[in-house]
Amino acid sequence: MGEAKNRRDYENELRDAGIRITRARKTILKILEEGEKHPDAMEIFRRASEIDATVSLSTVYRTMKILEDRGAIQRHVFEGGPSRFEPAGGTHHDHLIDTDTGEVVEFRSDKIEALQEEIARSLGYEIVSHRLELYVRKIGRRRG
Amino acid sequence: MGEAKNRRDYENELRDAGIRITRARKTILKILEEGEKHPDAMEIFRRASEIDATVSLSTVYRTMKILEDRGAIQRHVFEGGPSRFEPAGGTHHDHLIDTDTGEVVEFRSDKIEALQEEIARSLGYEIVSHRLELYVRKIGRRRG
DNA sequence: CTGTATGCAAAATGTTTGCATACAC
DNA sequence: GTGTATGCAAACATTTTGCATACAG
Repeated sequence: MGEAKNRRDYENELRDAGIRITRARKTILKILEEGEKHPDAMEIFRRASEIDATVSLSTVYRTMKILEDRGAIQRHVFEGGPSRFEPAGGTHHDHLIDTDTGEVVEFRSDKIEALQEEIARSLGYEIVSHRLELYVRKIGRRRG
Repeated sequence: MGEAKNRRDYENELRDAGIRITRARKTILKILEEGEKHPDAMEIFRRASEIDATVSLSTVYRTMKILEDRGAIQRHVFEGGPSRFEPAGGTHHDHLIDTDTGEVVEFRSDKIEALQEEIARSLGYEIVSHRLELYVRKIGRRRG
């Protein structure tokens, strides 16, 4: 039916790594686990505040940094917007961003991946990372 | 031998559009016309300052905005860095960024372009714009 | 108890803007 | 002359950080 929910267990992941599970972190992690994918920091903060009004934006950022450093989430900076975070660990994919709604759709093309490798290699480079984003609008939608 | 220089004439382009050619603008435009491609605002500002110490960073940004609005340059925000500007108008291309040096190489792949179109269409979207960046390092270079 | 995590406020970054003055046309 | 462009400083949006306090383990 809908988009598959993110079914990670960040809490145990961090606990196992010896990182303290505080009330703020518990709240933030639950939001990441249960919410839609690709929220930005303010969105996470807003939702966290509803559950626990004492959570601060700093802590949201700090928690994102911990998760990012541990490779548990990825940070994306789409054009003209703040960083958005997504659970990492699945297969690599690229993004298609609906410019009208901000909605993000993930896609993957092995052909494109292969072509990228080929291009980099032919220029004497190896790829460290890459980013492919398609900014799109629904076919047939009226211009704003 | 080296990379082809940017041979535009921004000054006449703007004059023809009824935009005043001031001393600051003349300086900034010359830098864009003669300098390497893909400078950021501070780089342009630094070079402008050497020629005319009264030029301000605000004016650099404002001039970039004018050029961008007119489609004369394109703004790129590569990962972790400030906006970088490049002369527009050539054929579309993507970018390969050397993560060690910050150097930018342009490339183009009709195959990738076609695949992108195909992917977007198959998902019910039309592409408004896109961005493909390969972050790379020279093959064989030692890790820092 | 000890050291890590927190909230807050302030700093850092990159960019834009309000305003009074300067200058291109 | 007239209105656009400028420099400056302040505002801006996002993210990071210093510090004293709180709290997880």
